[in-house]
Amino acid sequence: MKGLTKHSDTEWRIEPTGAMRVPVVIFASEALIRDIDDKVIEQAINVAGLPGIVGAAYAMPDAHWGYGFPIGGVGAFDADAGGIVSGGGVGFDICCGVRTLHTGLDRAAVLAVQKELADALYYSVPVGVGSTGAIRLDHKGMDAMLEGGAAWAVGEGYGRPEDLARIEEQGRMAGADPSQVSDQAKQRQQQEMGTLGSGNHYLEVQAVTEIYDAQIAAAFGLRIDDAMVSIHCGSRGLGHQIGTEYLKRMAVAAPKHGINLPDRELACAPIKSQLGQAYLGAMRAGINCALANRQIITHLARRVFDEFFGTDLELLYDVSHNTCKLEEHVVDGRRRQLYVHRKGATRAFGPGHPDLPPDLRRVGQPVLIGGTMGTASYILVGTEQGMQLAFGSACHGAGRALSRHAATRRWHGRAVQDELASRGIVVRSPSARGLAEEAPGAYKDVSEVVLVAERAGLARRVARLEPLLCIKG
DNA sequence: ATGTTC
Repeated sequence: MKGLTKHSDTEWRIEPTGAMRVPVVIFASEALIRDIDDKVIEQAINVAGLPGIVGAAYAMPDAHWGYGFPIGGVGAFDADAGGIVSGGGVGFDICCGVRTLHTGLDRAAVLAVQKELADALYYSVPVGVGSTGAIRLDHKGMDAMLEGGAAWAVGEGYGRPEDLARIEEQGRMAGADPSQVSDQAKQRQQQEMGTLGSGNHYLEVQAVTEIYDAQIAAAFGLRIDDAMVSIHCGSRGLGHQIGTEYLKRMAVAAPKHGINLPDRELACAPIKSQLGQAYLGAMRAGINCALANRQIITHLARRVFDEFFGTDLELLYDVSHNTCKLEEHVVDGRRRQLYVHRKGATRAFGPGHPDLPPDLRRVGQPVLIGGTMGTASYILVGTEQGMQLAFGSACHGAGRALSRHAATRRWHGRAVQDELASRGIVVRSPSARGLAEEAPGAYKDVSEVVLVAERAGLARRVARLEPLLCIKG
């Protein structure tokens, strides 16, 4: 592959040529790099040429082709060096992320009512394209939600204040500017709070099947056979509308900003421009929307678990993999304030980071990696080394190996569902096509992905979880 | 990902 040199068993590099300002660094094994789409490399090279980029353009082991930036991509930019912010570097589903909760139950308790529980969750959590929830937000309520995130949701009665400590940004992203979010984006979201959406989004009940690090698992409260709930979703129609509108505006304004785009999809604006600031304000509002959404879905799931078992769900952690955030990082021995884009890349802060909850600060951040309906999910922990390698970032999931279209040609949704049922995994979904698109075979091997992430030093494995039931968009 | 083709 062009210019790709092997740096170690898990790291591949392309040194800067042409318009590249920094190298490209890809974290992958021999097997993963062999199968990686050439477009991922092209896109990473394009990112490496953007103004103000610091360090390198990174691709995680689950990287695949995305809009402009690769999914599984990380890029950090310095505002004082002409750095940019890019809608394509965040992705359309702003603040898509994963939240995992303890049920206090074991696998056997869930299996005893597996189908009934799946049905109850399926009827309680709205799911699918265009699904709507019971909540209606008026103008004032919408702006309060966009400013307050999960903290707003708790104030509205969805969950408890102690949940907030276990959410990135303590449940509320500062600097959100609802006035930079269009009426159309707000309108699309009016009835979509507390809905899961479609695609790879899900609500799963999982069992812990393996512990890799006993000490950290204990700190995270994880034991073999524990039943956990994981919720994977984002900012629904609002985030998508923000992404669509700002990408268009950034592409139009690029010449004015003196930015020459090798690919229109890389549309971006200087951080220190009116448009860049407007996007950051809108994108942060999108982050709050996703945080509030996961908080409300948690409330809906809690009601079901209370009804079935008389038990509560306790939040382990909530972390996003589609954001751009201003963070302090040490680069060549110097502290710098950088705007870190993570698109399909999970924040993975190491031990001691001030942004971690006090009771986990000594241990490191839980890094929640969602697998497919038929494979494992993983909980990793952020490391000191990972802070240096890719600004405290890791993979976000298995990563697609086949396009959605290719997957629908190869699989039938109901057959996928039957096959999973025969393996003891109960799946509920409104969309047969969605199930075909999400067939486990359409993804890379998530176990290989997280093993490579660990060997590369990005994060360390703590526990493996396997699905018992899955509510799927 | 997405009122799955403004």
